[in-house]
Amino acid sequence: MRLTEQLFVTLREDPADAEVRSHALMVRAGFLQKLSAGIYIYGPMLWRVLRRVEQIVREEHDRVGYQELLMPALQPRELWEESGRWDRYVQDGILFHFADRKGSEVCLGPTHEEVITTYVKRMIQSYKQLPVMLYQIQTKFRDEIRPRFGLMRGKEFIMKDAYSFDVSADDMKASYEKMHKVYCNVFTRCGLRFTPVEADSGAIGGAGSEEFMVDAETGEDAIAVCHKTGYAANIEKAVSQIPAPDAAGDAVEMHKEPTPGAKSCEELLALFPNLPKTRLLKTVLYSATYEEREETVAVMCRGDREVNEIKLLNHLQAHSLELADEETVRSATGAELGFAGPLNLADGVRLLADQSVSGVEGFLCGANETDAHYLDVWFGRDLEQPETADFGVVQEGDQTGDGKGVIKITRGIEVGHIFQLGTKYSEAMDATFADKSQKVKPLWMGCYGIGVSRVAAAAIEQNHDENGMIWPLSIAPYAVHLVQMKAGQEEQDVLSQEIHDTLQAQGVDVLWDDRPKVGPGAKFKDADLVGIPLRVVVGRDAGDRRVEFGCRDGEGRETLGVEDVLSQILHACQEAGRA
RNA sequence: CGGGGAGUGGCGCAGCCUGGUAGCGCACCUGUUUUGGGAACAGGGGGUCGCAGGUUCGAAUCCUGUCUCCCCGACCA
Repeated sequence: MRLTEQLFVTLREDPADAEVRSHALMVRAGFLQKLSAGIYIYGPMLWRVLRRVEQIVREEHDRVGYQELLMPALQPRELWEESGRWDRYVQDGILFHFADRKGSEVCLGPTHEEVITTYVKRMIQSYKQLPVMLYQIQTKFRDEIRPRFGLMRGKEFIMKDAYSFDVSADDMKASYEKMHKVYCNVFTRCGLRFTPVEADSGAIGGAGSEEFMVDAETGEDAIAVCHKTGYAANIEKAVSQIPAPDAAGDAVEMHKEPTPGAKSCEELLALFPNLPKTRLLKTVLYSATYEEREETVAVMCRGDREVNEIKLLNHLQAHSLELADEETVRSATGAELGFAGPLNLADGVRLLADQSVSGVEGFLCGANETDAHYLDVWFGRDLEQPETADFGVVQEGDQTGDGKGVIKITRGIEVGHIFQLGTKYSEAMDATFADKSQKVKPLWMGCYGIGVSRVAAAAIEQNHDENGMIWPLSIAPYAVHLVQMKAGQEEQDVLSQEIHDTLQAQGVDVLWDDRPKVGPGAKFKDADLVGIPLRVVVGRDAGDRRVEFGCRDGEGRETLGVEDVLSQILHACQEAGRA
């Protein structure tokens, strides 16, 4: 493709509203243009990348027996009432929904469990038809609380979603494991460095789930890993053995201490300089929302630890959970913010404790009275230890759950998530099959998503330098960037044309910078920005049929004969599966 | 949703405080020279200053409202 025959505009400066590199670089290179917050136009170059990613996804799914289909983005409310997710998604505000001209409510699909279950239940009657494995690649719509970072988190994005249907839990697990391998293959082929981690399944539901995290400092997710034991989990899900608390002092009687204005751990520790942080127990109040009711929940937690709201939410089996507002705190504690404690809470407040409080003796806690805390409080003596479970956030330096390693916290970009759904949707929506003995049973489902557009962004986050993007060969918009120094100079024209035509004929796509009146500096800068991995420079040695050949990452740049270069390129492309 | 910041040619910005005919760099167009790391010169085109009201002889600038975008937060009492 001649550059002069395509729309090619690059910017010299970063756009003012781009925070992360992938976003800024894609905009500068003309790959991406914002239409509105979280809504983007994918330019021709980016579309080539996305189609490459899609192609890899298709090949890896097809290879293990998945069939591609396409479901509608527009979905009727009734379907979501059947699964019971309408109210929750509307409440969360994530669902784009509206009424059609007849007043029937519809939504733009944020995911497709309901639709696929409907489709499959009409198709499947017998165990003989199972397993069934389907997938689609399609635009998803989610009214994100805060879209950001360009393609990383948009209101509209391209997703591959796959679904498996099996006769039993064991078969479902086998399908899940199969998909685990598919995902590893996909992301490896896309040139990404990634880590599969244990995950919380969130609003999708189901038992087991894993996320595929692209290792990147700018990732939105924190993950707990241990290289020694191989443990890896999203921080939302991660468990650990926490360091033991400091020893208690003398078993003196519990007594009230004046703590005027001391609302935070730091302020309290300043007032009690001899008190170790592990003997300060904070009490955090939450408002939990259930299907039919709300509840105020107080959670005790050691001063050096934090409450993991996801674990708490799951334990409570609540719809949603948020930090209690000031008014709720006042009525639950009878005090201003900052003095909540386990003693004398208002009736109806549910008291829980994180496991970190176990074994803490003679602690300091809020008195539920403004400007006062209790000191030297003991469980068993001054109050019973409340219902205790793991509601804590894992911290760097904790021991792994098995005690054999140490946790490190890193960050990642979630590009894939796989779930064992079980029978959650099939039971709710009556998707059943007849087994060998004519017994009607619900289908065992799995669902599996890849953020196709996010994969492109993640690839840039992981592969770029100060000059621009560096695409992995497998998903690059073009395999080869042919940079012609002087367009119009006959020897260069002829040789460039030959290189271009030869490669194209072999199935290697070439972007040919044939722009006249553009200096070499500008051409190199643009080539660096766009980040096509293989580069051929046709310049002063064109008459000798010699060109410069190198990689975008700067490795091994040298001047060679054309035939040699062509064969090296073909070889590299074949290896990357793109010729 | 709470807090902060910003809207001025396609992009990045100045001007606003102290009202008086809108400016710079990049990009773009024409011409000449130039061509291995963002070329030089000359000439040129393009902006109802987010939108709506108001104050004023006069508003990018002051006031009110509104929309949009970005960042932080939804964090422990």
